Amino acid sequence: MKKYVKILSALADDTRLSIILILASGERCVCEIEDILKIEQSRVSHALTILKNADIIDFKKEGKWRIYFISTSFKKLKIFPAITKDIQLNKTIKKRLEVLSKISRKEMCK
Amino acid sequence: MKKYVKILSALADDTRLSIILILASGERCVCEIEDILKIEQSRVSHALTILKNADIIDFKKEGKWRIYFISTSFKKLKIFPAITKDIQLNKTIKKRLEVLSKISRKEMCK
DNA sequence: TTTAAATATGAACATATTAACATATTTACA
DNA sequence: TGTAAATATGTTAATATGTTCATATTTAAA
Repeated sequence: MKKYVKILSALADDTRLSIILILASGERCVCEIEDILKIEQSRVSHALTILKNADIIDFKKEGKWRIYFISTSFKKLKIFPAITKDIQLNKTIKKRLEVLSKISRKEMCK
Repeated sequence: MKKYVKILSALADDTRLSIILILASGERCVCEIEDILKIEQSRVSHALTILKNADIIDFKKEGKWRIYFISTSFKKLKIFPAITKDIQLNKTIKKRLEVLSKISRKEMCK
């Protein structure tokens, strides 16, 4: 229960909820999220830390990048698919996500 | 999206999440919730106001009681059944809820 | 038509959260 | 080995939130 409240608190924010929807479509490094949401780096980073502390996301290191993804524990919760069905990213962000999906990370983040 | 963040914020609290789980098992008046959670009246009332403002719950008047229940709009969201599957009320509260279910409101609230 | 029960509301306080900025850390590569 | 890119962290100020207490409102019933 306490843990679940922490999860809900972490989700209860525009930026963080958008990040979850982005990661639901596939793993991303920080600068990709930055580019999709068009918000400053430290804000993305802080948002990721909060989501990580709530065990909603996790990351792996790959070269100079940190690749974030939805954690296995969060994937097990019913709330994860529920959220992705209940809401959608706004159109502008969705479009940027689609464009970005066609570019390799190496090209993108430089 | 903005609306959904409001819903998540409303849910992201121990008291309010407990109330949702209680109401998921059936409608309740304020004093019943008070008795189940063993917290003071104004706190229950404030919690209900926040849930109501997020359109998660609604109420009807019945004599001197206000009977609160899960709103039809919230029932339509996938997050509602998801939450009830992901978490459970703590045992003490659950027990009180069961006991209370056998008493009529008229007897209970006096 | 007053009283008591059920409930809501408002103010005050302590605490938590957020955004923005500056700075630190880590890693690849010239 | 020094530099730039990617990312994290710390700090501060503004704002929001949760709890408690006191008070107000509504309704039923005596």
